[in-house]
Amino acid sequence: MASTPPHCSITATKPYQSHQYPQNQRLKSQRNARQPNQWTTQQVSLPKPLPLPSQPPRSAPRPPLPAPTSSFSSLPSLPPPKSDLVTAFSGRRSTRFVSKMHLGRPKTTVGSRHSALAEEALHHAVQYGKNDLALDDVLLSFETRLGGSDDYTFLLRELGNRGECWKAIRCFEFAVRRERRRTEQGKLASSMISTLGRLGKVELAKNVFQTAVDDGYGKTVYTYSALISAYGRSGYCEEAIRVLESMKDAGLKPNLVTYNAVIDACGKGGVEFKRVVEIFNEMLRNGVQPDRITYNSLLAVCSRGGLWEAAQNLFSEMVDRGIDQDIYTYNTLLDAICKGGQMDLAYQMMSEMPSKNILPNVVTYSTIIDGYAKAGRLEDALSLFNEMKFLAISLDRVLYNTLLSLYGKLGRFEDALNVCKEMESVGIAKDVVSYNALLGGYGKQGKYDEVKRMYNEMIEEHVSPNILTYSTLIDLYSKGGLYAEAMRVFREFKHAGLKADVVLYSELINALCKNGLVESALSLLDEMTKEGIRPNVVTYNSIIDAFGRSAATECAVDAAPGGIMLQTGSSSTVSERKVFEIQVGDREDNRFLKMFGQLAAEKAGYAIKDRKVRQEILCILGIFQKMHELDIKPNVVTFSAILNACSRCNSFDDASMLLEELRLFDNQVYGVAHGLLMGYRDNVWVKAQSLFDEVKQMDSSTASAFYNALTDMLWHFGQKQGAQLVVLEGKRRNVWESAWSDSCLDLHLMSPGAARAMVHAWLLNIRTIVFKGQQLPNLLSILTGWGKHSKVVGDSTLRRAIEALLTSMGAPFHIAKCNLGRFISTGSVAAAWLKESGTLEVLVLHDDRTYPKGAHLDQISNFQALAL
DNA sequence: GTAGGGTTAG
Repeated sequence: MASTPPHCSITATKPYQSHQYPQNQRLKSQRNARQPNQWTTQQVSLPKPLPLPSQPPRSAPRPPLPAPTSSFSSLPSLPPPKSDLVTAFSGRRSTRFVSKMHLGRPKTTVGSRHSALAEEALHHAVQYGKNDLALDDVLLSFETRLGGSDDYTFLLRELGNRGECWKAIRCFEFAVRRERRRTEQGKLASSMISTLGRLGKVELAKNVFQTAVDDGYGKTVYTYSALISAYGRSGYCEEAIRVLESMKDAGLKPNLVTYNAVIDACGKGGVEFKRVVEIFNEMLRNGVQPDRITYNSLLAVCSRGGLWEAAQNLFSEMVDRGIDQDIYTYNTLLDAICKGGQMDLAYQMMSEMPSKNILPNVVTYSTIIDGYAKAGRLEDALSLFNEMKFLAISLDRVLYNTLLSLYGKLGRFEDALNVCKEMESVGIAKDVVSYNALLGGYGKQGKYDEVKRMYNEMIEEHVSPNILTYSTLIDLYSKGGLYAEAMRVFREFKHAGLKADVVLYSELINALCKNGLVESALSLLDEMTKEGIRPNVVTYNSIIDAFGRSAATECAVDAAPGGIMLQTGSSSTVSERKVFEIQVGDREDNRFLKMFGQLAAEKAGYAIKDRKVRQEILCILGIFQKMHELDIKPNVVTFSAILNACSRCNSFDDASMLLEELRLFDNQVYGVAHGLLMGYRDNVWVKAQSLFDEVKQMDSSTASAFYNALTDMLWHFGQKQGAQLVVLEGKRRNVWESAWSDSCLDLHLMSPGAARAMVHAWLLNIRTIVFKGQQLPNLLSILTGWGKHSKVVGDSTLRRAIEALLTSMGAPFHIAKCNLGRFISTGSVAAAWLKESGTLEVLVLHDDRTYPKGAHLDQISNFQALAL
């Protein structure tokens, strides 16, 4: 193909970055665990002086643009100026790749050319082949009567489908021995490899392949393709790609099936879309025309990353190329769109399917229902489920599990139990996914007795817990503060011989961080990297969030070699470390258990609270630098975590310096935050608007977390007018989905800073009503809720903050008798207060930092324009 | 050689 092929359009409109550590790499690094790698060597533990001035300039604010002589001037290259907030957050949330194996879908032998005798031999092999010898007897007794390799292929495939792996291998070896023709031996080898691949026995598959190559019958496109597929199913995408290369080295030409298998492997293994497109381009260069399955597999790559726009491009490219779509195409495309958070678009696409003569099936519905559930649109999810029932589409295991998860999220346990009953009645036993969903649901509602009951039932039913079960349990117990339970689960997890992964580590790290044990969290981070598990953005976000929360004594960050260290005032950490390094064997158990033991013992876990609190948010700079080195892209949660850390810090200079330094990484995001903090609103408001536009594309909880963090930070540092502008902007964009009417202000989704700024704006608005001579409603209410959105159930920080604010203003609101989270006033009393001469002065907010054009009247007209 | 479900950060 000399001319530019149409495939050029396959470019992700947004770069997808995967921070995951595919299993093959993980295994590889396990294998090389003794060799120092970039990870472990960078995790230095020698304290070095702070690279930042310990006494930041306290006088004049810095100019808007950072000086080139910053501590990061040695950065090899700066990240692109465009922020990646949306990219990083619109995609799939899961960062766990390989726990879900793509195994067990049996290859049908319908249409196989086997003889009737092969079926008989199969039954004998299943029934009588109890051991090697007995199986050999069966095979020998059929040897003369069985046809060629077709019969043996059938036999070993079917044995594989029945999970009789060793019998399949024995049968294969038997067949190869009696077969003289190389091509036939090759056929046997490729079906054996494919069968083992389906069973997830990838090492065995590789052995079969190697033997076949060594013995001279394995060098075929089919065996190579089968091996690629086997690697793919188990998530070993790098290996799959390597096999493709070695195949070319061996002088074989990959065909359509080979390329499709490689692309499929890439999708399952989480290879970046861009890289898969390169393979696709290579395929085209080699004159191999893609087919429907190629595109379906490419769509699956997009779906994994939530690249819904790229998926749409692929879809139209299929149409352009005259390649028909099928139900797989639609379901995979829909999955990509759902994972990209575009639920309305997904629903619309699904509605268009019948006109293309492709009817939505149970997979389509479970995809969209789950998409709605993940987007928090639980009612939409349920109504789609009803639609599906109405259409008499029968439910399967996955849909039942989707429902269980949905009802669990809603706390509708009766419905969940009914689903369980229905599953039982139709003969679908609960599997590990069902139990995990139930455990998670009960756990989120704090029903720990039910959690225990479910777990016991699971064990009694011989459903083995997997890493997700343990993850779920550890997380829910940690969140509930039941650290002793979390420890017990962790012990069981170790006992089960499972290897911790990035999610499990991140949960543990988060639990430590939430309790201020940032040192322990960092040492776990160190631990996991030594284990060859790559932290991801979630891990780092937890750690960033810990700063300012903790009471660690002293923190030193070494940005140059990339290490993050905390130097503690006490020597205990140092000696602790030494002890652990000696006990290499059970080091990790001890660590986890010790840390969690600390939490369990102290319950609330403020282990080191009386130590001198120092401003440690500058450590974040080091973390950020580290993330940059590791190519882990910060996202909007990182941003929110940093701002929240700033809000916990009492030094304006430290906060402004941090934000200013961070502008070197992302000038848009941190430029806005820094500018607003400094009061340079005129300079940054346009940039802020485009940032807000980006945030608007995210789901509501992400967006509100962003606005909450930003306003909190501004409020905390006295930039109250700025905070109010941001909050009104958020209100204008419906970020909080809360009520703002003349009679009621609902603050329950807001942070204390945002809520306070909002109260001012709302009261000013009510005041204009009064001054226009209009009647106020009889009753005015301000709702703060019960801290439902707070991580701490029943936390009433917001209520207390609002109470204090109203009191300080002298506002005539009081707590409603029946609802502690509601402040009320009659309209007439409020109106009288608003008319008082001093009230306006109390309501109008001022910035602590100078704002060149600041004026009360400006502000009033501003907020009126925004609020009304 | 192709699709959907379970977990972590705010």
